[in-house]
Amino acid sequence: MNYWLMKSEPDTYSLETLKREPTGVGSWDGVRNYQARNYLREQRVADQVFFYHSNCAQPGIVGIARIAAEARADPTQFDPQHDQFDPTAKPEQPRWLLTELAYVRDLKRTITLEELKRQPLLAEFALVRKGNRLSVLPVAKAYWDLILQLEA
DNA sequence: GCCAACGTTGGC
DNA sequence: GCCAACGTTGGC
Repeated sequence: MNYWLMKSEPDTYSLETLKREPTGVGSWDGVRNYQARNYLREQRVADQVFFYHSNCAQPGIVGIARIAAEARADPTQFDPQHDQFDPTAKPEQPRWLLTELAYVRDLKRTITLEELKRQPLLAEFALVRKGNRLSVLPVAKAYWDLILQLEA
């Protein structure tokens, strides 16, 4: 079992959106960064995910999801109408992937980025390192447990 | 809206 | 292969 943190702008796709998906799962599409894509490729069904809201009034971890389906081609790369259309991607050799997420639960409260930055034990966690921009990143089990302890 | 940090592109 | 220019992310 592996642990991840995935960022989304709540105006675009929030935890609430995932919670309300009629199918019970949401496609994590639109990733157009190679390192983030490579992490998607490593995700396995039942892996746990911190759902992080970015680019909003209170950036932070708002809930937990789990991986419901492993990586497959992201269809938005082939759709000229889509913002994330990639004219260089070929259906016979897809460049971009998506995974499916299932809602697990809301945290009792948002664990803000500001709070995470204040934790000395999280100083090496990629999320709080300067200049981190990855939208999908692995979370060491020790960090996962520590962050969950902040919730109570 | 600003801008630092970082990734990508493309000329050479 | 270098690196300047440009685009994007995302906190503030």
